[in-house]
Amino acid sequence: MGYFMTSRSQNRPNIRAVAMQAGVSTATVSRAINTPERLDPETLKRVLHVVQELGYVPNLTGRSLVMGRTHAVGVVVPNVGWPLFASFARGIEMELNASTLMPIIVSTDDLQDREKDAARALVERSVDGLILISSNLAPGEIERLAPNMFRVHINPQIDGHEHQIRVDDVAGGYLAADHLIKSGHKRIAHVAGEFRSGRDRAQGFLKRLSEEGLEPFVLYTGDFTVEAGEKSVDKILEIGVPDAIFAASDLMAAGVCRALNRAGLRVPDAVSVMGYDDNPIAALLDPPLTTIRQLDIELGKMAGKMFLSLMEGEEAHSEIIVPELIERQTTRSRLRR
Amino acid sequence: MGYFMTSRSQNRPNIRAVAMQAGVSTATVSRAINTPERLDPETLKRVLHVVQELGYVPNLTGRSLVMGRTHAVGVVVPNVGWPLFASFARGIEMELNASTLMPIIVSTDDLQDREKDAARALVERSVDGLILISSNLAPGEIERLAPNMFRVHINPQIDGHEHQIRVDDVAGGYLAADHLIKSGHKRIAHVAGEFRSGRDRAQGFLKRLSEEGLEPFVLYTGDFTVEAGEKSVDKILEIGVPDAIFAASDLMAAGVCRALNRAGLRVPDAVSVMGYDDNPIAALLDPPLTTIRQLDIELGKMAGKMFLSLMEGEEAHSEIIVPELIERQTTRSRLRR
DNA sequence: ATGAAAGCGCTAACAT
DNA sequence: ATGTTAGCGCTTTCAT
Repeated sequence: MGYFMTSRSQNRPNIRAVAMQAGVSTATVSRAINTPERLDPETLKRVLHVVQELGYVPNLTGRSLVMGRTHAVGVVVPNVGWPLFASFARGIEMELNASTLMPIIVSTDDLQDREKDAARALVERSVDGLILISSNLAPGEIERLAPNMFRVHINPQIDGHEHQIRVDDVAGGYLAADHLIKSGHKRIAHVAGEFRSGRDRAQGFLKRLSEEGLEPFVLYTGDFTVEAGEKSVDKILEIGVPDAIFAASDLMAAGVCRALNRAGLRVPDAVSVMGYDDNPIAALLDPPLTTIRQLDIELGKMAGKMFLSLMEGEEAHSEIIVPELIERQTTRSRLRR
Repeated sequence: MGYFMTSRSQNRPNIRAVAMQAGVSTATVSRAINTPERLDPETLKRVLHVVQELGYVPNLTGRSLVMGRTHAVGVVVPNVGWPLFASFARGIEMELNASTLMPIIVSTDDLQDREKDAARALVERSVDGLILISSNLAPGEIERLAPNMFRVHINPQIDGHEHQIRVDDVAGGYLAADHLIKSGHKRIAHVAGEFRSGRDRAQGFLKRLSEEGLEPFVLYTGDFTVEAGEKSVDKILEIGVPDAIFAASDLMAAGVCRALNRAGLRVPDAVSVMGYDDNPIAALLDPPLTTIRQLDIELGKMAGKMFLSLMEGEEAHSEIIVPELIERQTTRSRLRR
């Protein structure tokens, strides 16, 4: 690493400069900033005038050191670049905006080592706490890395964390199957996804089917991508043409639709299709995709809210988010009138 | 705001705890961390052992105070939740990962006041510098808010900033028109966008047309949304059916495609369509959208790189990014063989 | 090679 | 109502 200039930002006026200029002690300046009501109006006015004049901006680093708080909270996500996590981060930011807390977002690429590095870097910065989504770290591990820190976990891959928010993927899968069944579909294929979320969605799907005494038409497992959705259609059509296909992600559903179109099967006339996520693309597909909404921004807001309540001394608790159905135009009732 | 617990994170071992336990001075511990080569191997080993034992993690707040650097850089974007800015932020993060710098991302909702607040909050945190994209602040304003700070500006709405990166929207519009003209389209409509970027794209588009002696079929201005794209088609079809429609955003292009389909006009057989951005949805539309790519991640990386070089003392300079054509399946040659 | 001491910018007893 | 002073965790001269 090269040589870093550091001289430029050095000349910011500090509390002492203000104090001297105003002819008061630094304590008085501090009070003018933090507890103005405890100051003589005259002095206050004089101090604030100097603050203005010098363009004094308090240095939070100094304050943090004595207060033992940075008013920063680390947000650990797999990748801020991805829409889901971007929205999630934005939700946290919105919620925290009302407080004095500022989120610091770090991406891990879903790598355990990078996650450890991230946690460590945030601890070094003495953040007041951590919000982690889709973490791969075991509770003991994270406690070792960030001891005694306020933490909120969203959908950790490894169980046993307190202060959890879980998105109920089982309920989401169940909801999708329920919608298809209620609108008269019988032969329903599922393009499942990986990881816990994929498995949970499949589980909920199967549960609803079994309540009806139905078997899945086909179960195919993909990796959440468009290509996986396209490939799944090949497999499915080898068996026959189902009434409906439920894919565990909107991307896979997009692939499913595209492949069905190519095979000359119109959506939803020939086959109904459902996705999962309510990815921004869902509404833009033609026809717009019926899907299960994961309210990412809301999830972020909820996480922010839970973090705030933790700092205020609230007991550990968990919450569960139940996804909702967004009915658009890729599903269509098969009930005869 | 309620009462915040603060006792939890207080008991982190500090440099003095390590020093005492190892029977050395704090200076030695500091050296063990920062300049291990200047220590007696025996002492070093002993100190590091205690560091391990106690789980000592240096407190960057203290270090920042004495060093006058936080190794943090503020990133000011309109909204981290939007794909473009999320990718941009991710690009910065990737570039900065190799250094000791950590980005702190703040959203402003494109509001001047929020932007001032953001700048101020980041200055309070004593960030080493600022990266701003689509800023609405005048150079003097931002200099007043963040005096003597390293700054990189990307596409500011107000000109006159140093260390700029500009995305050449004129070239992008030119490129789109060029592609359509070279593939034999004559009657070309443009659905323009707002702001400087929208105007620039339109300008480039018109420039290429005029080189050919062509007039635009229609010029309609929308607000970058899907709905604007749909509405534009109504207006365009009032005049007639063009050979091609070039929309200033992929979202508008998606709306254009949808409306054309509804009107019974197949894309690209009846009408070619082009978008702009290479939004993730572009590849997923059916048919996949031909568009102009704004390499958002690359833009972020470039911004990070420029910031790093600034800190290393490099002179102020500007860069321009020229977008590239991504040819997919919504355009089709009208040249007879 | 290591330690003692000063100081980065700030706040909070404590004193007046 | 305001000032004095100590100290938050760390690095860095200056001694030794």
